Amino acid sequence: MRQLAEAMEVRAGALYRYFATKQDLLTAMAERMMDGVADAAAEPCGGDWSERLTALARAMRTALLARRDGARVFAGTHSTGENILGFADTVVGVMRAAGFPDDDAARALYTVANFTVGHTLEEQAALQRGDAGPADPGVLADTVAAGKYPHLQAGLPTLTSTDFTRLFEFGLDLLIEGLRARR
Amino acid sequence: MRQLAEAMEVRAGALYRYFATKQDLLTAMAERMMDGVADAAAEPCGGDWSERLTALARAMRTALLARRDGARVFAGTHSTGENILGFADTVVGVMRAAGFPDDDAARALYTVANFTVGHTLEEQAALQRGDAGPADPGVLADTVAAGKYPHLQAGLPTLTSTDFTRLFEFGLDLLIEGLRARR
DNA sequence: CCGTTCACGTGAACGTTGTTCACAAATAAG
DNA sequence: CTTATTTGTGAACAACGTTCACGTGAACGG
Repeated sequence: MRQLAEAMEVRAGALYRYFATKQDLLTAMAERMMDGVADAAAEPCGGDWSERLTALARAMRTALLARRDGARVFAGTHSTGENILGFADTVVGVMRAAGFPDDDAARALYTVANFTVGHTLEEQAALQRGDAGPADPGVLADTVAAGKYPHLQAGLPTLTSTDFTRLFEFGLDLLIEGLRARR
Repeated sequence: MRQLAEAMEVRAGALYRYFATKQDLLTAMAERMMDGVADAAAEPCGGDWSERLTALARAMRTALLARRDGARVFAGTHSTGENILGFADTVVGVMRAAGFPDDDAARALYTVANFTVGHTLEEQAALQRGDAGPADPGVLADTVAAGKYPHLQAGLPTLTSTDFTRLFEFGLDLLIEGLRARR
């Protein structure tokens, strides 16, 4: 709060004229971060529901990545602002238009959102940590090379990869294909 | 730290003889939480890879749910202890044994783990908040009933449901089916 | 049996955090 | 011009993670 206040050339107490608590401020920030994310489904991106849902998830990840600790801020809030509700409505709308029943459409929203937040949380934690990849290559490589964990050794190149986008796309594709299997 | 110290009938400073920092303590707690989780794949739970992976994910969620803020603690750590590595190795092992290529096996681990953490994070946040369900029914219902967000209105019963287990199983099933589609 | 060593815990302090509140200054209204 | 109303100040509060000089008690070698 004091840091933000200083950047605004104001004292910390002044912020409490606009936000009752730090949580409220963070919630408002989360709302702002989601500005325009729902539009990702309106673009000329093909009428297919899977492409639209993919575009929405990508837009959400991009929005979270655009700010430092974006995912952590978002995960800690419970906003009912118009950006978040608009995004949610758009996602559920895409699924309903594709013929999914209402309850599956709702659950798909939560699943995609939870996965996206979970992934980006880990991604930003690793970036801030200065890791080369999702898992710290140094420590991990040594431990794994000792002989235990043979399967981790086999997957080591991928486990220590820096390509978070590829990892995200992999998980997202799994969800999409899983949804496709439900008709 | 002071609260924990009090519960141990000790002063806060004493804890720093055992953990250099609060983060280290939390990391050790995360390690402990994962104790025995990898065993979920060894039980007589059918030789099928999908059942084993399902059992592992469920065990992880259960372990996180067993402690207050378990998911938040876990998400904030970057442990290389034997429980976490053992769990990771087991998951990758199950996938490799099922015939998945090494890189897909590794990515499947991250995807399932990220989804599980993301979901449980939201679940515990809602529980602590005293919500009836994933979304606060009171505020949401009013906003939605106003006419905007027609799709949210359609999915409202599910969106405000308390059945987190069902929601988790839904997402997990999506991932499993997505993986099955990859052979 | 004594003196040294060492592991362990204390208590007080430091700097930082979110938050509150009586008060002053600036702005708008009547 | 006077009265409200809005906005920001500055000092304080309790709580937090963390540090450190110092006491204490047990273990151990001669």
